[in-house]
Order: sequence, then structure tokens, then C-alpha cells
Amino acid sequence: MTNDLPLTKDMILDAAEQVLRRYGPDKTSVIDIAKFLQVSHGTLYRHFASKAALREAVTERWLDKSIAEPLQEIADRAEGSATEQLRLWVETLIEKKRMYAVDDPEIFVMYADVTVRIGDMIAMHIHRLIKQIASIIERGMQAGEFKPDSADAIAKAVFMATESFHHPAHAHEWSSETIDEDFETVWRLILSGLK
Amino acid sequence: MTNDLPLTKDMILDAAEQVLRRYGPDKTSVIDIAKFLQVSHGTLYRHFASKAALREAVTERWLDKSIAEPLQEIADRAEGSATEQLRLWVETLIEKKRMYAVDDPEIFVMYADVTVRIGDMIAMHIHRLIKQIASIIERGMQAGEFKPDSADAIAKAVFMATESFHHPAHAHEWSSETIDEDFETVWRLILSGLK
DNA sequence: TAAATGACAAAATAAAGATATTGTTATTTG
DNA sequence: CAAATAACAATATCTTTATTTTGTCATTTA
Repeated sequence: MTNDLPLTKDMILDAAEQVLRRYGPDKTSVIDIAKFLQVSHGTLYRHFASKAALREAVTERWLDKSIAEPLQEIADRAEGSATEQLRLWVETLIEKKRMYAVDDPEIFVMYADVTVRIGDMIAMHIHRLIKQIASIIERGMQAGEFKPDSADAIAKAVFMATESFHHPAHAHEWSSETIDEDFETVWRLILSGLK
Repeated sequence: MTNDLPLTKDMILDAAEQVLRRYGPDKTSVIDIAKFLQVSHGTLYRHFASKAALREAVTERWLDKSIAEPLQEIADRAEGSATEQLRLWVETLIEKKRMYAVDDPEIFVMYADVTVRIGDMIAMHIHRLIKQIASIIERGMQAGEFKPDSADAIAKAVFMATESFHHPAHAHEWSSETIDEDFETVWRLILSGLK
């Protein structure tokens, strides 16, 4: 088809994300995405093995740029109190999840969907986040701010102990009136375990 | 119908539970349950407002006798270390959930189902469990074993911080090889917050 | 000749009609 | 007359068929 080529993976992902957002995950076909790009749908199979693979790629890219990267920026700051840094990191994770659940429901649903079936991709995403926490905790331990221990194990525990506040299966609880004070109490509990 | 009457709510719940267990939640109709009891299906509507109400009642009774009551027994013990008692209580909760997820999958699915939609009934069940934790923590505080604080708030925090290990949405994670050490680390984190 | 196409089979989804279930109530029965 | 029934309407589920979508691949195009 006469068109501004070449067609890249990223162009397809951009198109897929837009169409997915407009029609929702249930109603978008790969033909819809191909139409949007003005190519034949067969072409997309040259770039992605299956519709599922395409959806996964959209979700993965979204997780990276919307969640992991902004958090990485926080985790990389190597000055000031690790306690405050850790708190900011977890608060930001929670805030972003809450925000996207409301503001970007179609993509959030796709993410929640792959999460409950725990795909490889989600496992890697979570692993990356836990590594970020570990790096903050490690710094806090070296500064004598946190008591010495296995940073990796503690990081995973911090992630798990706060799952009520960021795991998509609990999204319906996030509209509770007491959710913020609940987090506050959990946080105090966790924090005194670190000190 | 010529039968050993009268028909009680509990008889219906017994029958419903058996039929539900045999056919699974998707495949059992109220006609199936009525057949099992050798009564007309209309009769069941004399005792329960709807099929949903009947299913809820089955789930509620199961939660009470399989989860809340055994835990109540542990929470009521007023001797020995509150630390150990709290640990036993939480371990028992986790162990029972894991066990029923495998051994009683049909009922567990019904329970998981009403949980994600957080019905009133589940909210009450959770409230009851948190009260049990609070009573243990209160005793620990009075004995000087835990530092003084709002027992109710802390109890909720303990419940929430351990949800990865007992909330049905996380059931698929329970087969992880590291689940026990993960819990161990979370528990240490929480416990030092109590002391 | 690398990339896209279009024609095709297989699989999934949608639509329509038939069947079964849920829920109500007037009637029956012990 | 209290409790169960049986007949009924409204809803939901299943079944069958038609349509669409997914995925493959031989052919075309730049």
C-alpha cells in the first residue's frame, strides 16, 4: 500500500495502543489495528507472532514507561534520607497505579488481566521493581539508617506487605475512605522493622 | 411431596453445599438442589430470596465454620506468649486458605468470587477476623510484649500486610517455592514493628 | 529480494432461535 | 392455614448456523 514506510515495531505498538484505548481490549481486532495503520493485517504477523504477543508488547511497553521508568528515576537518587526515598518510591508506585486505574482503564484492564495469570513478563516487571527497592534499602543499610540484612529479601517483603495498595486485584479497595490511614499504619509497621 | 419434613434453612444449605461441590458453581441450578431435596424448586424461594442469596448463605456458613471458628478458638486462648499466639493465628489462616484452595476448589471459587466484588458479607467476615487479631494484640500490649498503640489499627495493618498470603486473588502465588521464606521475612518485618 | 499483500483454512465470535432456569403467585394439600 | 406445589412470565443459557477474525503462505511489488 502506498504509505510512508518503513513500518516499525514501535509504530505498530503506537497504533495498537491508540486503537486499544479507543475500542477497549475486548473489541479491538488486529484488522482494526491494521486498518488504522493502512496496511494489511497479515503484515502485522511479520512483526508479532500472535495477537496475544502484540497485546503483551503493548502492556510491557506501557509498564516500562509509565511505571518502571519514573520509579527508576526516584531509586537512582543517591542523596538524602533513604527512609524518605523509600517512602516516596512506594507512595509513587501506589499513586501511579491508582491514577492509571481511573485515567487509563482499558490499558489497566489489560495489565490486570496478564497479572492474575502471572506471565513471564509481569514476573520480570516485578523483579525489576523489587531490585529498585533493594537498591534504596542497600543504600540505607550502608548509611546505617536501616539495620543490616539481606536487601533483596527485605525488598521483596516490603513489596509484598504493601500489595493491598498496588496489586490490581485490590483496585476496588482503593476507593475506601480509610485507605490512606491504612497505608500509614502498614508503613509504620514495616518501617520500624527496617530500623 | 411425601417426605420427612419440615424443611429447614440448614437442610437446604447442606443440600446446596453438596450439590455445589459435586457439579461446581457454574453448573448447579436451584432445580438441581430442589431435586436433591425432593421438593419443588419454588419451595426454596420460600426460604431464600434468590439463587444469589442461597449461594451467599452457603459461602457465609462455610467461612464461619471453616475459617472464623477455628481461628476464634486460637484467639481465645489467654495464656502464653502473645507473639507466638499471633504467629500461630496468622499461620493457621494462611494454611487453611491454602488447604481449601486445593481440597475444596468449588467452594473456594465461590468464596473468591464474592471476595473480589467485596460484598457486605465478606466485609463482615474480614471485620471479624481483624477483631480476633486485635484481641491478641491487645493482650500482648497489656503484657508489655507489644508496644502500646491502637490495637484495632495495628490489627488491620497486620491483616493487610499479609494479604499476599491469604487473599484469594493471590492464590496462584501460593505454589511458589519461596512462599514460606517470603512469609518469614514479611513476618519479621511486621513483628519488629510491634515490639 | 525483502517486505507487503491478498487469498485461504482454521479458529473464534456473533446472531437467532430453541431450551432451560429463575423467580412469582394463584391454587392445592395435609 | 401454613407450607408446598404447579403453572406461568421473564431471564438466562445453550445450540446451531452465519459471520468475522486469526494466522499462514504463495504470489506480488517496489
